[in-house]
Amino acid sequence: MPRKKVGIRDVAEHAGVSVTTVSHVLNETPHTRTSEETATRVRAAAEELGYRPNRLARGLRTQTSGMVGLLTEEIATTPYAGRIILGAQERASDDNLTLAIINTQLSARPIVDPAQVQAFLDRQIDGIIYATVFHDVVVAPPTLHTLPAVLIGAKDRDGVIPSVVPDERAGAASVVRMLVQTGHTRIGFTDAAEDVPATRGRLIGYGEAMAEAGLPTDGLVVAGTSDAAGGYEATRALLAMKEPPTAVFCYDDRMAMGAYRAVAERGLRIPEDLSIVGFDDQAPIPTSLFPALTTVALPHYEMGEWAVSTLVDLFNGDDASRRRAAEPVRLTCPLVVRDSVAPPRA
Amino acid sequence: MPRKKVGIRDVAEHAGVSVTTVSHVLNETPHTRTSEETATRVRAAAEELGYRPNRLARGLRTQTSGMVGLLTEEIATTPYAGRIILGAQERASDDNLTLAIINTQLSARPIVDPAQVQAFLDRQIDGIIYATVFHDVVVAPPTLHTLPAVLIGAKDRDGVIPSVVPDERAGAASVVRMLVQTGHTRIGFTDAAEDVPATRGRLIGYGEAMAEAGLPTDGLVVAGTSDAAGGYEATRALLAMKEPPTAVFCYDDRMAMGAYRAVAERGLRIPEDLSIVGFDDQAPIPTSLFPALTTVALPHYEMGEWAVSTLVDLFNGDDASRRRAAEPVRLTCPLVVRDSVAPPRA
DNA sequence: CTGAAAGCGCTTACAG
DNA sequence: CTGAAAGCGCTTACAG
Repeated sequence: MPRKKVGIRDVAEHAGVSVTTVSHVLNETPHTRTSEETATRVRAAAEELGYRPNRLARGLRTQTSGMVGLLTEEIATTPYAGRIILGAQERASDDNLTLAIINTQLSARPIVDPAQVQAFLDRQIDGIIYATVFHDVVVAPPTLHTLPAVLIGAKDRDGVIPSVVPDERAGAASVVRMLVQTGHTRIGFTDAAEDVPATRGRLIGYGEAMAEAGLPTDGLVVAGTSDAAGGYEATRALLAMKEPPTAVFCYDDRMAMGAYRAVAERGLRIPEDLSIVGFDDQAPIPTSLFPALTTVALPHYEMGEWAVSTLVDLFNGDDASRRRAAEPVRLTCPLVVRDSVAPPRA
Repeated sequence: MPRKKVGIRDVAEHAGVSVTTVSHVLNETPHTRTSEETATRVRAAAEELGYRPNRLARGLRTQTSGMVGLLTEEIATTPYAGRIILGAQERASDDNLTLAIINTQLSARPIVDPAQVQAFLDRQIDGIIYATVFHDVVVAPPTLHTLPAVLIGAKDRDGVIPSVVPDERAGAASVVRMLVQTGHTRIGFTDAAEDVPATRGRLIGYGEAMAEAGLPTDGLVVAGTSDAAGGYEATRALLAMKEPPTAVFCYDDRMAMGAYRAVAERGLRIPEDLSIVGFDDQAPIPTSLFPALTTVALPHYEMGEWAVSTLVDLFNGDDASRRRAAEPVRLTCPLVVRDSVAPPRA
């Protein structure tokens, strides 16, 4: 039983002032002086009546809805979307913004349902986040040029929409470097046979760290599908070498899952006989494996946060990020150390 | 560069009619007759100008925002939230509703940040979905009694808010029945040592199907933590029996992951030597295991859909669901058949 | 320091 | 069949 809604007029009457004054004191309008006495009375009245300004009305008047829309590819199939949403939502509520969500079809060439986007625009959304996780470059739907927008996971072909991506290369390099520092000199890489930014970045990072350490990579890179079966096959191939690696960097955690099986079948132990590391920190794999998998996390939460922060900058007319939009911002992929790495056997 | 917004007045001028008429024809207001000629002219004008009604303005006038809010526990930690959101969002857009999201803290006694809920209310949200995945009964925050609301994953203590939960019991019974039909007579259950609705439901379902078939369960139920380690230990215990089971039903897919390891260590093969089934269909486990795991899926997408549908009924004054709110609606958990089940050895 | 009034973009009795 | 006008609940020049 919702009792009668109390509006600004009720507060004004109760405090014996005009609605103008109520608005000024409650919003702390700059350049407006109100006697402390009046202000106190107004605040007390608002409090007593449980007054809450109607955001719709305010939005209509100020031409700003306080909503940001998140357009995300197949949130259901990617386990990551949740963390992006979480990061975006928490950052949004810091600024009193509300996050609205629309799902889009996942496809090679991302398709955005125009009707869905229109629904956002009809609601006078202040800014839009377009999150895609599989592409290099995306040509943004034209509507995105119509209002403040940012991209997650892909860079804008036209270099005008700010974007953020995980720093796959640096993440891969860091985990391989860690393996090197642990004493490994023969480090295999189970690559994924797909041509996406993640595969290229991780392969380059691996090569970079190996080169840095003056270590050979010949014959140590074997490709497979990016799932457990692919990791299993690739790891078997690696273990079958005349001089097998003492550590294997798997393109992703699913491949690492297959690697564990290959190792077990061979009667070897992790990490005593072979160290394994993955990438993605994809729950629940790393902690469900035994021993728990050392891996590299994707900064999904942080990308969600970044997206809203950048939108807020844009709202405030801070165009710095837009000027840098030609190159995506790369966020660190932190190393998550667990139990699957040890020094090689002496 | 957004060109000047076109409003209803622009359409009216362009068509040479009043805004009243424009509103009537575009909304197809009932009981309002407009000459087909005028209507055509109006539609043409709207089309030509690319007119889109401002939902904020309409909302202010009609006292209905067309938004539904989803309050969800730790979307990041539960891999399921994504599918709930997806189901809710797709169902919402069928009715031209927009889904807004707020995350809440996960805790034994669910805490909803009142400020966050207030943000929803300030936006004049039409209805609210409160999704929780770990509780039996929840005492809904008082604000939920203030507007149309539904619960996902828990029933309302006061029996006034409609709710939906997975039919854990029936799901468990169905997978065990399938094992029985495949010829198994000794079927173990690795139970989870937690007291939540899911553990009780699955255990009961197991018992029910076994009783139905006149099969013994004594000694066949062993509890562990609800993760891979727990499944590993429990399965080892089961395999160590004098007369071990020929099939094991694991409380969840993570436990099944541990079960696979225990089986492999013993030099046994799945499904030839032992059949294994899980529960949850938690990506990416079932398809990353070899052989792929037969399991039972949780109807997250469907619960999200149900939530919005029920809200829409409530908006329309259809109180049927509210009258039934004393008992939660139970949605089917479908069997997902993959490769981990075979008849027992002769 | 305070308030009357216009206006954001719609919908909806009401009148003609 | 069509339109003038009020009003949803706010904010914001502007005046005093």
